[in-house]
Amino acid sequence: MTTTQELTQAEAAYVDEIAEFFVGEGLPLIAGRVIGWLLISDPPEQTPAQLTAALQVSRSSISSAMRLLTPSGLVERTRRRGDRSEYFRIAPEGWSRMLMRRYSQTTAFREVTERGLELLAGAEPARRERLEQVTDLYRFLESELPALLERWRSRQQGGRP
Amino acid sequence: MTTTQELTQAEAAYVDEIAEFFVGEGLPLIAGRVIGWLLISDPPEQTPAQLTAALQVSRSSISSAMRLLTPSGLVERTRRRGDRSEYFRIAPEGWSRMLMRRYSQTTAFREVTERGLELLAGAEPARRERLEQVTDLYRFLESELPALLERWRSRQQGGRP
DNA sequence: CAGTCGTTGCAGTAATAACTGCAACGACGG
DNA sequence: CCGTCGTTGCAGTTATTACTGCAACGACTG
Repeated sequence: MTTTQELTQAEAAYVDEIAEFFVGEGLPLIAGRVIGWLLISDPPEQTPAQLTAALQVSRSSISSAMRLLTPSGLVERTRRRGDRSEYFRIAPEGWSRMLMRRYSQTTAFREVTERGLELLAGAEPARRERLEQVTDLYRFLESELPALLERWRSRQQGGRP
Repeated sequence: MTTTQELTQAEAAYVDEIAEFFVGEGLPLIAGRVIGWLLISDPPEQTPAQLTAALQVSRSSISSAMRLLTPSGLVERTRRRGDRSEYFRIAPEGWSRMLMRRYSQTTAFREVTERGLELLAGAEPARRERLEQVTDLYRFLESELPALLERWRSRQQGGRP
């Protein structure tokens, strides 16, 4: 049986604080709350049923939220052996995975600006200058950001062979 | 007099391509189009009137878009001496300024996760672990990202005392 | 096979947001 | 002082989206 978990006032407030942040990032409210709760929930792994109980929302909403959150790599599904139910949790590598993904649109944008330079192929240099500058910047980021995250990841597991 | 500027089909398509990208980032469509057009417009500086003509939108929308775009530092207002009208353009330092601003929410988020650790002050280490990990990551980024951008900026103007 | 659990799709509602068009305002140049 | 230009606020329209509740489905357990 699943013990229906009640959030304390402080916990609920904190979950909303986290949610508010991700809403600002473009996520729907419930998805933000899921992240918030998964960050502080007492068992770090939570079944969909537990999430609906804790956050007081419909099962559909939880399901939609997970469909939204898992592709980014922040939240992942786990199963326990001998347990049919599914668990969700914040992936240990979730944050860096999420950032990796976000940084990958750096590449997407650079491709767009390069296409702009093709469009202005015949134009005077002065007109092309803006696109050239931003292309340069994004190329720079594209080469540096993955290395940055890699540096962090190796520092995290540092010393472990 | 303001020459009413017609965008070629290719230009309009490219403006929309850029706009689509920024819509994905959460910007309204028109603001995205303004960025797109300011990236390739023949005079890089454009008056509000020129923008309404080029993008075929109401003056209100242009005004709102500028109110939205200028605080981030991407777009800036310029004036020419002896010319009462106002010009907008992509700021030369606009992109790095915009990224600076975006990175600053790294700090905001770290503060939220730290507040979470206060909330879980009495909890077992296993429960605090998630928040500790993400706090560590964001502290790392917080220290590295500004340096990264600074490196680019100095590389841009390299050699100039 | 019966029961449970999670997913998915759909209809309906409510809230939000973008955009337009209009009107009023202030600043400035001729 | 008149005309132009940009800004701002507001009403109204339209489109989008989040969320709920329900129903159907498949997978798996006991």
